[in-house]
Amino acid sequence: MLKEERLQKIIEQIAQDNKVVLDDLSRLLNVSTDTVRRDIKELSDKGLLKAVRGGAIIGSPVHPHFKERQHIDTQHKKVIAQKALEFIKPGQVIILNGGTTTTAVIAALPRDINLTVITNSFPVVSILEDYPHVTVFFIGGELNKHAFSTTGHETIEAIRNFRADVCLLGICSIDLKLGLTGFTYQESLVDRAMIETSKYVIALSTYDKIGASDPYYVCAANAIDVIVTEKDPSTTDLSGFKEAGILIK
Amino acid sequence: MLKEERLQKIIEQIAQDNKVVLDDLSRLLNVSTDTVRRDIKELSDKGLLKAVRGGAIIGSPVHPHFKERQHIDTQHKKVIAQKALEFIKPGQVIILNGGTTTTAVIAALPRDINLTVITNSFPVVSILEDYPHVTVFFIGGELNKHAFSTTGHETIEAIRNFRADVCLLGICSIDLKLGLTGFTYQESLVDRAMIETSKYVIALSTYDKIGASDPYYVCAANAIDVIVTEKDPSTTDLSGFKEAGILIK
DNA sequence: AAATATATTGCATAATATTGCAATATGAAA
DNA sequence: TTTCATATTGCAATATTATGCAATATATTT
Repeated sequence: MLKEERLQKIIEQIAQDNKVVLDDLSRLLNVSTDTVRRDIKELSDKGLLKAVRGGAIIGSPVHPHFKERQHIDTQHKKVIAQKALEFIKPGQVIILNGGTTTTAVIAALPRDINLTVITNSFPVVSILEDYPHVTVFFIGGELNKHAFSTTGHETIEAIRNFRADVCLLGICSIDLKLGLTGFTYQESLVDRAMIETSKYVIALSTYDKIGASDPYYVCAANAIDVIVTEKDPSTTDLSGFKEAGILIK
Repeated sequence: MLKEERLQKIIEQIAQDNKVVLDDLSRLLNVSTDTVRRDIKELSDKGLLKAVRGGAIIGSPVHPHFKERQHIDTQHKKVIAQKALEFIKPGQVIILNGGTTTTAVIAALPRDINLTVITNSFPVVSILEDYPHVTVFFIGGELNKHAFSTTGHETIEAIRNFRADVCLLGICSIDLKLGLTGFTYQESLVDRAMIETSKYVIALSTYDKIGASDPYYVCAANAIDVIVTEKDPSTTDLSGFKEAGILIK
C-alpha cells in the first residue's frame, strides 16, 4: 500500500470516529506501529489531526483547507522563516498578511512566546489558536475563499485602527524603481494599509522575486526596512537596495 | 480508550451536569479512581474545571473549549438546525454568533444556497468556505481561543456597520422576565449588537434552557421573534412566550 | 473519638515514544 | 544502464509516560 493511501485512510478513520488507535491502524494498514506513528506525526504537522499518546484524535473544528501547511515546509521558506524570527521580539505587536510565507514564520515561533499578532489570515489563526501567550486580533472583512484571508473596505478600515511594531509581508515582488508590487488588487491594498500603520517593515521574498514586478503597486521600495531572502546576503548582489538604506538578510 | 478521550468525556460531563463524581467516572471510563484523580488534576491545572473532594465541579465561568462542546447534544442540535432552516431564505443577509448550535445550522444549509453570512465564528467560516454562492463577511476582533470566535470593541463596532435580515443566536438561556442571558460578558455584548442590527431574531435554545438564566444580560425576551427548540411545540407549555408574541417552533 | 471516605506518595509494571541504524526501495543524474 | 542521493520502513536499545496497587496521611461524618 502506498504511503499516501495510508494517510488517506487515517484521515478517513478520524473523520468517522474522531480518533484512531496505533495498534488498530498497524493491523489495518499492515505496517509497523513505528510507521503509523510517523504517519500520524506527518498529519499532525500538517494540522490535520492531533497526535496523542497511543493514537490521534480529531484536531480543531477549523476546516483542513485553513490548515494547508504543506507548502510552508519547503526549504526556502524554512530558511526565510528562521531568519525572520530574529526580528521578532517578545512583547511586540506584529501585523501580517496572508500567504504561506508569513504562515511559515508563525509556525516557527517558539510556543511560549509573548506577542500580539494582528492578521487577516485564517491559517495563521489556526496555528496561534493554541499559543497560550499570544493575543490575536483578527481583521475582519469579506472572505476571500482562495487566499483564506479577508479583504475589502472593512479590512482596510480595521487595519488603520492598529499600530504595529513590525509588519511582516509575505512573498511579493520588489524592484528598486517599481517598488513593491502584488498579484491581486485587493491584497495589494491590504498590504499597503499594513505597511502604513507599522514602524518597521520586513519583506519576505524569495531571491527570484527581487527585481521582478507584478501588476498592482503597493509601495515604494524605500518604505521597506528589511528584505529577507533564502540566500546568504554576502553572496548576493543587491547593492542598489543597500544604498537605498534597506537591510538585506 | 485513549487518555485524551477520557479527558474529553470528563469535560463533556462537566459541561452537562456541572459536576463529576470520581467513582462514576471510574466505572464509566474503566480505569481506577487513581487515574481519574490524575485526569482531574490535569484538567484542573489547565483551568478547565475545579477539583474538589470526591470529584470536580465546573470551574470559573470559562467556556469549555469548542472542541469539547461540539459533540454534546448533537441529536438535539440537528433537530434544531433542521427547524431553523425554514427561516432562512435565499438572498437574505444572515448574521450569527459563535457556538456549536449556529455552526450546526450552517452545516445543514444546502450547498448551493445563495446567501450573505456575517459572522464572528471561525468554524462557521470554515464550513462556508466552499459554498460557492455564499458571501461571507467575517467580523474581526480579539480571538477568543475557547469559542473560536472574536469579541471586543472592534467586533461590536464592526457589527454596527451591517444590517441583517435574520439574526441566528446560538443556545442561550431565555426567561420571560429576565430576558435573554449569556454565559460570558464579552459574548453577551456581541449578541446584543447582533440583535440590534437585525430585522428578525431567532433564538436557538434547547428546551432545558428555557426559563433558565445566566449571569450576563443580553436583551429583553420580546426582542426575540422566534424560539426554536428540539421539542414539538404542541407538547410544550410555553404559553407565556406565545402571549408575548413570540413564535415557538 | 471512632469510623469511614478520600488524598497523597512511592513504586512496580506495562505501554508507548524516541533515537539511531541498517535494509530496501525510489527517483534523479551521469 | 549505472550510480548516487534520498526516502521509506522495520528493528532494537533506551527513555518516557501511564496506570494500578499498597501504605500512609488527611479530611468528613457519625
